[in-house]
Amino acid sequence: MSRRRASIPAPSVTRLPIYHRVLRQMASRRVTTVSSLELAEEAGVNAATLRRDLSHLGTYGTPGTGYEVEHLLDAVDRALTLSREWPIVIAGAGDLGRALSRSRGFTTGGFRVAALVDVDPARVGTVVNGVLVRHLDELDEVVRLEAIRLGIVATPAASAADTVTRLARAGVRSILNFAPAIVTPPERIVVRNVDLAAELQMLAFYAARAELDESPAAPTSLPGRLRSPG
Amino acid sequence: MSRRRASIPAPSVTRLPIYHRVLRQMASRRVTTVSSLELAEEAGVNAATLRRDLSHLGTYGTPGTGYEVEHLLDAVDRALTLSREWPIVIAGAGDLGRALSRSRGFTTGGFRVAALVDVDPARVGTVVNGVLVRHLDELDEVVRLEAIRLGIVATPAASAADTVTRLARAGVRSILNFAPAIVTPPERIVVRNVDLAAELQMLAFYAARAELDESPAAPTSLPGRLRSPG
DNA sequence: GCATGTGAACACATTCACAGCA
DNA sequence: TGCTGTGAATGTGTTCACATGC
Repeated sequence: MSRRRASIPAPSVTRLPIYHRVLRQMASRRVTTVSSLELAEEAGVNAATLRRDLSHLGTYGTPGTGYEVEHLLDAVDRALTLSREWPIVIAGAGDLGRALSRSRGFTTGGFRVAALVDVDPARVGTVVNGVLVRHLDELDEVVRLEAIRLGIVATPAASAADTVTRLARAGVRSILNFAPAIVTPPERIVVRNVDLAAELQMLAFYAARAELDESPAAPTSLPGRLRSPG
Repeated sequence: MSRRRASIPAPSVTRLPIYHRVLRQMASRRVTTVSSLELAEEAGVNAATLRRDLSHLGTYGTPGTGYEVEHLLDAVDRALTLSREWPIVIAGAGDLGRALSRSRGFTTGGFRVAALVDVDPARVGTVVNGVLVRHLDELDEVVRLEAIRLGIVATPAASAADTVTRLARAGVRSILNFAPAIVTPPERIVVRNVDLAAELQMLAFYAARAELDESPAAPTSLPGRLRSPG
């Protein structure tokens, strides 16, 4: 059994979590088998795209029948490495950081808020959802101790770049950045930006277009998963 | 002066907010002129891509010189229709909904939280950041009264689909969905999903890859603006 | 017969490279 | 000379369509 070499295309990776969710729901509904057509419909993607995506994980389908839900769910789970524990550090214990800490989004997979850091003395020492807020200076120690590889930046924009640098230096490999700042990540660090202002601006663009323009042209799919009917 | 017909490609639209931000910073630094190379560097994109993106807005550059910052900023502002008022409704006044209400992300452009709705009697009637939380049943009225076209879904996953339908029916055209659910939007409605669980799963994928695989292959850019060094 | 997995065609976005203009 | 704007080339993801195998 050899490690899969061919890297999975990025757009495909962004869809895997969707399939994972749909499959989980199907499994909980005791659905045993599903065709690429059904699965694609539920996930809101083209059936060929779905089959191509799954083919990157290996061969899990049965011609003439479809996919075994449990089996496929396992495969996606393994591809995303969700079976292992994923401790996370959240930098920034403001409104957003605290809201994220309490979020349900972590329950799926082995995600767990293992650490919260901030620089504000008023926040350091407080406890959010059972996690002690530490000072940013303790970052290295905490990350090493807990073997943290995933980080979330929920700081003000001005601190974002520095925070990303510190996280990377501490050993964090992938970062979800909620701060409205353009961050140029260090070598080999993957940063994904979730930018409320940018999202709203895009939505405004399309809303404005919908208003003054009754023509279609609304794109079916957009980078980052914008959805609109075909 | 005719309305621009050619629709701007979706990937280009996702980058406009980035340019907008960089240009704003430059303007505040009293920079008057900028070349595509400098601007592209700051925004983290290829210079040719930047020029192509800007060419969709019209002709704003001067060969041999570059772009006038203020002038270009205006152009991007106009393209994104940020000069007008954009009242927003947030559905769901839980931790996340309240955190978003207080967020700084709205300050850019004419975004303003005009309404907050929820179904929980314990939340309805409370005031968040100066905005009264109303019951979901009042949605139609509020949206019509305030001429709201933008909505944010911050409800539990189970309610997301229904909430999107209601928002659309009330007159909202573009929706930012924070609920971890796959939403198939109604005709002509644009939905953009911000899915914490999905984002973490993707990040886990790349973090795992970085660990067991010292080879490069980390993608330079990913849909939805994942960033990693070239 | 029926659905997978995939070669091949297609559709785009990105990037190069340069003509043209300040 | 320097930089824009854009044809053309490239690279990549999506989709079609079907050979293959259950």
